[in-house]
Amino acid sequence: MAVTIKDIAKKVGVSPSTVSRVVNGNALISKETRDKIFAAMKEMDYHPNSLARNLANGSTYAIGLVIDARDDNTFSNAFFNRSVYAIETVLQQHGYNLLITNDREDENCSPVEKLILEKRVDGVILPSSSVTQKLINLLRKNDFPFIILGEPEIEKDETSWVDVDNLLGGEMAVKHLLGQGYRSIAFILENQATVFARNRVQGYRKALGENGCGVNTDYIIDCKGNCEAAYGAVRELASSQDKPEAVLCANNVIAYQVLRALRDSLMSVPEDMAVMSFDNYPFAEYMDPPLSVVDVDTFRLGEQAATDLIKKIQNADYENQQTMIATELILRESTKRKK
Amino acid sequence: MAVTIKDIAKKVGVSPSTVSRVVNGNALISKETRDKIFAAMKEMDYHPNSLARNLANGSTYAIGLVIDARDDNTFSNAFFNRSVYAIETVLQQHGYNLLITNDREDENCSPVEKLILEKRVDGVILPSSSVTQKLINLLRKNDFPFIILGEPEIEKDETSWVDVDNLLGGEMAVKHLLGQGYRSIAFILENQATVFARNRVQGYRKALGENGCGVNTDYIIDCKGNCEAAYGAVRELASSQDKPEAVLCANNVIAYQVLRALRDSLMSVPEDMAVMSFDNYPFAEYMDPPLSVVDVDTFRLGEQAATDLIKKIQNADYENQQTMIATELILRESTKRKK
DNA sequence: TAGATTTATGCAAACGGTTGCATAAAAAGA
DNA sequence: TCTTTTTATGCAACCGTTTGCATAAATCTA
Repeated sequence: MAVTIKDIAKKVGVSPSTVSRVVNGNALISKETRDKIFAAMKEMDYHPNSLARNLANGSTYAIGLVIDARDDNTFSNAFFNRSVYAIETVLQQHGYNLLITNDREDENCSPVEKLILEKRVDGVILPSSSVTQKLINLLRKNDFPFIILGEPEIEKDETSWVDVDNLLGGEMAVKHLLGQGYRSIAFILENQATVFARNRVQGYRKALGENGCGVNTDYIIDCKGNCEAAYGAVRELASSQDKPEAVLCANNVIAYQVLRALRDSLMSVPEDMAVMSFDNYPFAEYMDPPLSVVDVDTFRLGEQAATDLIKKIQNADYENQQTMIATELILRESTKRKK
Repeated sequence: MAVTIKDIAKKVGVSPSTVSRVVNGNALISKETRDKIFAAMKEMDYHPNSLARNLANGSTYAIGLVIDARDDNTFSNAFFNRSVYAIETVLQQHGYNLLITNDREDENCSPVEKLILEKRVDGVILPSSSVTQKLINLLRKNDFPFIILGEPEIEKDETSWVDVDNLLGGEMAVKHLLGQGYRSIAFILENQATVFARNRVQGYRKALGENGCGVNTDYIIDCKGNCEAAYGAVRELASSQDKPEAVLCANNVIAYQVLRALRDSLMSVPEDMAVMSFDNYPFAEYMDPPLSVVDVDTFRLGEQAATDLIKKIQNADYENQQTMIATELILRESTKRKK
């Protein structure tokens, strides 16, 4: 068996409590004993058992990050990864561990519920897609600290969450395009049913409105989940007499389809039509032409979530807070100024 | 405070041990008491406290997955993500939790060492890039079960690891190209210093050798970590009189650069030169032309690692085992049969 | 120098479970 | 009917720490 606090105590000739106090940096222990205990700990290679410690402290020093397994995308989403990395970094700085769990449907008790009920973690970070009323109620009932990643569909004012400022993103993109001289702008999105898509559209409309441009609803194209449909939509758009001067894409797959459609329509970018996209994925700069994109500091997203959660854990009456991470533009060839 | 085993015991009028036995499915309890206890548990919404349980059992029911933070790629690597997902899935099936930690350098005690020494987890899965002799020694000294993800540089015969069969991958790719009628094949790789690159080259050489083709060492091009260098290399290759008929790329960035270089050299793919790549990334099928790739079932990779680790945990003298996950070919336009 | 403080340490009860051993009651065997 | 066996349960120690309270020793105060 591993060496315990009692072994150290015996070796030095003090009580376990004294050793415990030294381990925890209690000031009341004389320098002399402290030194002896430290020496013994080093010699016997003592390391406190986290389970015992946590049981006594009533804390796990772990937090759970929930991944929505139904969303095949999430885990393979480079975007999300930076956030996870940030979360782990912050937690580690505060002495917490990161526990990852998939949110699978389960008859009686889902893995997430288990985490909470069996007190395996001190708090959870959950994606807005797994926020259900049932889960929220459970969390509240157990006084369980939690932070939502992404603006939730429900309880948005009564929960803490962190999201990308998608409205701002849509707005910035459109303003940039207008500033470059493009007067009519289409927006091709993945699925209008999501909160973030709606927010982006709102930003798009806002920017157009502020510049006195009307919104042509024909220019808002919803792929309804099938991003490859963007190809057909753009081919059609390209052959109409009333084509937009620029197109904004909700993600990289759409952007790729748009570029392909324009090439096949013998239109050049940005001369015949400018293209801009959300999601700064690694390939954006390799595209032909390199794509201007709305970027998001996803590290900050995770960092903010983790920091907020730790504050909540350490201070029970920390107030709910909603944070938007500002978007940034990365400008490349695909939106060069219109001549 | 939460309801404990004692509360249930009191309510039903039995001892805590009886409740414990019911919770753990001990057969010796009469159906009558069992039913009463279950009823009470439901009524009082009892859930065993994992910390207490684990302390008593001397087990954490968690395993640690180490991520190499120095490798900026890993976390954003879609490839790796599927493995993580697989690992989590297997662990969950066995009642284990997944704890993720970054392997940061640290003066005295790295996060990974801490995990082990403080017994926060029952075993670890580590990337070959964080396998050091020091860590191996620590693991051995503590009888700590571990599995390595990727063939390690050291101790490869005395440890358990799971890796992609890169030799086979190189071999399959070359055999496919030869079968399609391409007689001379270049191989552009990221960095020959890595084990997996060396294995791929070995497979490449093997396939050429078996087909009686000599290996032209000028055709093995090492980008030395800078994948964008592939562009220049291919432009040069394209203008030489002795150009290969096909080129195999070690990853998607190289493949992208190669396609770009060929396009800029006014060569068409596959007519003038076939292109094939490792790494089936989502964009491979959208490339122009769609890329043939060597694919790997990364889910299986993680699954195997997790399964092996659990076996090791549950059976201390489970023997070391090295598993190679077979590669598969996904054939698209870029390697169409040469006319 | 006696009493009040301060400093340093130990005792023992928690934290919430598990489990070997003892034992009472019930069932089976002779 | 009296053992023997089986079945069902309780007792108490244990897992490795933490911590409130008690207390002895050392230092200070008047």
